[in-house]
Amino acid sequence: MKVEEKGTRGDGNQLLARMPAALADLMLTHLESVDLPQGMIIEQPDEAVEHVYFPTRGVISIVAMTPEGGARIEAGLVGREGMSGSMVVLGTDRSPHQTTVQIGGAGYRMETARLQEALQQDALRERLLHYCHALSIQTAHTALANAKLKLDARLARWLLMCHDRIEGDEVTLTHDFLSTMLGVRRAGVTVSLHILEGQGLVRATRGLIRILDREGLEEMVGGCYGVPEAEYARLLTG
Amino acid sequence: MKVEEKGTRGDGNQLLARMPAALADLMLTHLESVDLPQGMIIEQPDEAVEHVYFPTRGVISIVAMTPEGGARIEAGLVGREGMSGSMVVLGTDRSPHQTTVQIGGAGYRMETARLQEALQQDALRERLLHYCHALSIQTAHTALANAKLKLDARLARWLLMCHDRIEGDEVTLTHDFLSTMLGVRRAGVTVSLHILEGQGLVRATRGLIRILDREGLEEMVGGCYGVPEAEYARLLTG
DNA sequence: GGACGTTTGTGCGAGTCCGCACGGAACATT
DNA sequence: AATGTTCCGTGCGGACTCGCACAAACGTCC
Repeated sequence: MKVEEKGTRGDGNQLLARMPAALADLMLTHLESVDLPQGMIIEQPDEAVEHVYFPTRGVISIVAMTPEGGARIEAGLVGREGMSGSMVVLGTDRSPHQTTVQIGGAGYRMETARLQEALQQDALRERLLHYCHALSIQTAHTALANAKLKLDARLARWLLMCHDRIEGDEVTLTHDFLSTMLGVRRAGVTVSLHILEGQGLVRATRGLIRILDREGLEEMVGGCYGVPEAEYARLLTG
Repeated sequence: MKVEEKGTRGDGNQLLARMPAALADLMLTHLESVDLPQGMIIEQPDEAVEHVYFPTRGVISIVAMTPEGGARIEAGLVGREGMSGSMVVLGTDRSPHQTTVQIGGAGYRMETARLQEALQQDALRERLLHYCHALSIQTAHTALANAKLKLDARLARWLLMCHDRIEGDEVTLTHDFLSTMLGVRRAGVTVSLHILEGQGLVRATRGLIRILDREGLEEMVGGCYGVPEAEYARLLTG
């Protein structure tokens, strides 16, 4: 079960890959291959997490919410570049957020206790803390986007972030799902998608969005895309 | 220069207080007392931070921005319950955010390198990582508030968070400052403040806002206030 | 006490998004 | 083929915030 053995692009989780061999071995003994079906709830607010997940395919969504769940918004997006359960790296086993599988896929998981042990290793801890840093930058820029961007641009930003985390150019999601992530009306997503389609940036059909023009999308988002990605690259790539 | 020696409520930084004596001693040898004048820039985007700050009075603001600075929004608020330079705790010496002193005060500072050394101590690292966790929850809920709340409520939330971090009930800030933090027009802040005043929740005069009714403010914000505060209390208080 | 800069109050038209609501289209099941 | 379910398209009035612009109030410095 070597994480990086399959040859095609993007196989394996990028946090687990690029790790010193000794560490990789340590991790591998505790990693378990799992399926990540769409809709699976990975973490519930204020409940101890039993496993942390390292996706290799699919996208996981971290959702901030009020205690009663009256308001919900996506605060973080995780794909094969990251992991769920960042709070474990930060020394606690629960958080007030909910974490779900947004786009089905697969990955590895590890018992929380095993990760806590492995975090004794300085090199591993450093790498995962760097990821927590990148994730917090992502959240901050989501706050920025929520405050300053129009719905079209926020949608474009979300599609870009999602595109970074999948293989190919097709996102299989309904407008309804997207509206929850962005915290807007479903109908608003429909209209905004039409705008993006009108610009030739995407092509949407029932339950599926195909990204046609990444650069066009980036242009539409302006400076609100790219900062978290650059920070991730600085600390965790290469 | 003992951190907690002054007798009045709230003196001292709460991250530094409540620390095992051995750790406190370790820290104290490296802490330096400093003034935090309003407007002081503590961290610049993508520049190495030289010191981390532990306020005892005043409020520090972490601002997420686009690379050109075209869009800015407050992503985090830090008072005597916290520290600047969380990215150092997460293993890097820079971030794309800007950090400034929003309300003047005072505190302690420490050279980044000294903190990096001190973080070898498990107990200190754990405590500061817990703080990073609480801070990231705060940022996530700012994203939530930016997406879902009306301006009045966002303003009320900001005032509550600020009130938690100061002594007394008076916030000395202009509408213009507030508008930058909330990412809205200055005139919008003026109008929203009138609404809060109309409800008897605050009293505003030139450059000063007095909080009259905390509970009323909390009610106005709904569930979007309190979650990060509870998480902080769970991990770092008592 | 007059001049200046800062801060606050107010107004107006325009744009965005909301809540609600309904019709139609695509797919699944039987 | 018929039925039910999910998903998407569209419309309308209203609420909120924007951008712009100007006037009034306050404080400071000569």
